[in-house]
Amino acid sequence: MSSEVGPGSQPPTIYDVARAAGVSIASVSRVLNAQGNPRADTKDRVLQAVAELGFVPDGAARALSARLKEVVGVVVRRPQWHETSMFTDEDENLQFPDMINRGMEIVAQRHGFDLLVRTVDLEEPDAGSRIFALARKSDGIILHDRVLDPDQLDRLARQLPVVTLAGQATRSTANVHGDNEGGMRAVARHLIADHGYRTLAYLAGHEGSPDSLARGSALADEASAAGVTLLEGEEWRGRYQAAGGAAAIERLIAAGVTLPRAIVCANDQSAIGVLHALAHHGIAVPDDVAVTGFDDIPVARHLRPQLTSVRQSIQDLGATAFETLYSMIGGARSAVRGQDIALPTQLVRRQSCGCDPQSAAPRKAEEAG
Amino acid sequence: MSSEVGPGSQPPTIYDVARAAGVSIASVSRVLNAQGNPRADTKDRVLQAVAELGFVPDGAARALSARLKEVVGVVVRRPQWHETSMFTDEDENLQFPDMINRGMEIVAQRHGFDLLVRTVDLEEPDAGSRIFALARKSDGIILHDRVLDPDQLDRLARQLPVVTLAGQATRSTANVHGDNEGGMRAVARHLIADHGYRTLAYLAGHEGSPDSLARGSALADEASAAGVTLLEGEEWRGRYQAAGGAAAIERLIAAGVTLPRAIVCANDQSAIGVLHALAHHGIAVPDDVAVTGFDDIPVARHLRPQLTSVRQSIQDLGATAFETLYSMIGGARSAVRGQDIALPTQLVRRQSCGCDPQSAAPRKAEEAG
DNA sequence: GCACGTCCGGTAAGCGCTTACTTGGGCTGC
DNA sequence: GCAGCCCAAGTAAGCGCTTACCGGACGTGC
Repeated sequence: MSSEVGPGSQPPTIYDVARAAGVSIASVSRVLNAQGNPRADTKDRVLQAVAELGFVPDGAARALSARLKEVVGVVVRRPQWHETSMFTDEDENLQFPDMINRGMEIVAQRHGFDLLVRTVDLEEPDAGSRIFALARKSDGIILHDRVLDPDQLDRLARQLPVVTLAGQATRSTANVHGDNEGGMRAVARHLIADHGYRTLAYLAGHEGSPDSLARGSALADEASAAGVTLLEGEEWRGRYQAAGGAAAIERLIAAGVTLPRAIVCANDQSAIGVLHALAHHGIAVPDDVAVTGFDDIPVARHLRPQLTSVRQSIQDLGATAFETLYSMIGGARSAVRGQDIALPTQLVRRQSCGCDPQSAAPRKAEEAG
Repeated sequence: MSSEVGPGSQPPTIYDVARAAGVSIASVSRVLNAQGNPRADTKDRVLQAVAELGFVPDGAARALSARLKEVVGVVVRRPQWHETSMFTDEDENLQFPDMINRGMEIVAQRHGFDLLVRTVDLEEPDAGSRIFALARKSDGIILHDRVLDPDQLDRLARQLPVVTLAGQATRSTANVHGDNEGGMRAVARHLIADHGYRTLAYLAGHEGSPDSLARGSALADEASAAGVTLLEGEEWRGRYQAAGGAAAIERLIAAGVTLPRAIVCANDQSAIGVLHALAHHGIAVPDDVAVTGFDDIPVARHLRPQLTSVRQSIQDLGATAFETLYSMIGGARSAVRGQDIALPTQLVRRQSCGCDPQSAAPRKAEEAG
């Protein structure tokens, strides 16, 4: 059977091209990489042979020889499964990291790089070694939201460039994050000054998350500056997830706690959970309790009421992380190493804070009802 | 400065390990890959050296030598930007492919593989060549929803194993998709037999999408079998996107078309757009017009009303695609090549079809109002 | 005690590229 | 007209692994 189907014909190598063009493999390589000054006719013959054979250089060989894989590893933290709930199988938090990755990918593409994406379960014992394995397939690593302890991070950074997202810069790594403080202060001022709310609560994210901490302390600052009551603490923790947010509210209500006038959530996902739990108990948002999120993920505007949130250009986060890593790979390491890069954020007023659906104008609390 | 920071210390090679353990590089390789029967003490010394140096083999070198990269390329179609609308920046369709990828990744991980994910814009001129470049960095390729024309697909499949999602199997490629026909027949029967609706419309997906076609014809079959009116055609096309679904409804209303009793959407994303457009015109769902989706993406249950849809185990789609590709890479190519694999689907009754919010029990149309 | 079989582990040949070094043909300049 | 240059193109080394092959140490059977 000559009409062979499927991978039986190995892809052509540079030797095949050289033979077809009647030149040496070095010439082929030079033409393809625009090195030296190949004579016009040499160049033509090579290019024609390449086109005829459909030659594309093998990535592994190229990587080994050129010491550049044109691949960056991306490590995303996989949320652990929680108690069975209506959110169980929804892959919480999926959207946010994925949009960041999208941003990276768009920029990476411009530099001819690809992304090797791996999710790790923090509970899993050898998460660290799996990240190191990824590293050996890549030219650099981008770590989402704290997936490695400081020791291992340092060991990793000693071997190749590392950029973290929503972490903190170290001597050997750069970090990229949204302007948490600015965004949260805007939320706080809006709720306090524009709407006149006097009791707030902060529904925190993961324990120890730098983002959650920064957002929380900015809110606390504004609240105390305005003499407003702020509820927070272990019982106010949503872990960035809808199920977590809903569970927290359920527990609080079950405990008979009087809810504050506004609940400020560490991110949109947990705000979604809060909205559900409140709706479940017949508590009106924003009339009884206002709710705000953070991140402005796409679904935020599809909720009822539409969620007031803080927009970070999520894709920019990814794009900036990649660009930073790229410059480190390029060699200008010391220039950006240790840098902490904050990207601007912007308050997006919708309905859940109490603003008017149409004009998004604030309504003072006392005007309502 | 001895306290060197950052990538200055190259990662250790197998030579370093061999030297430290006092053996040859071949022995190191054998221990690491469990080849031959190394003597216990040889093995111990190697393993200790590996641990001390933190050695992990370089991916490129391993790939070149072993002819296995342990990487599979995944190509996702990037939605083109549409007219400015409230959906413009929301990265339509992002969730669905991403969940499929997640399914792949979980299985890939068990085999030590990683995913190299690349999105392509179909408009872009060299989409094909970019996919071929990806191919040379991978051991096999998984193509989402028709990103390559048949000629190129064939050429690609000649070089390495290829699996498509929601496409169609060819002599040289396998295909994985949800059971569109079964799912859609269930929707149709539910709307017609349980709810008693007599006029339906089918809001199609991309032109030529095998999924959209299969769903449409299953619906048409059931409709004609029941003697029910089915509206479809160019003006009923949502292109799988919220913006597309909303725009279609807007155009139909503007044209003064009388809406059917139920709109069956080719996927959930476009159903979201339809819900928005209907709400915008004060048309009640499901009381005036019922709406159904397909895919059962996570947000489907967060909508008001909650969206009735057809669940496919999205992650299974990805997992199955990977397993299929993996067996092709393994060598048992001819076994699965050309196979078309359909995964089960299941109707999920929620509110948007007219079922009762609590019990999800169908209410006959005449009972409403 | 010698021939042979077994089994570890070392040596070296690639895998398919990039690139430093070398060769040689055609110019220039005196 | 010949030495000296310049530059295109070929030769070969090497990237860090895997593995075929081979050599040597030991054990067995007669």
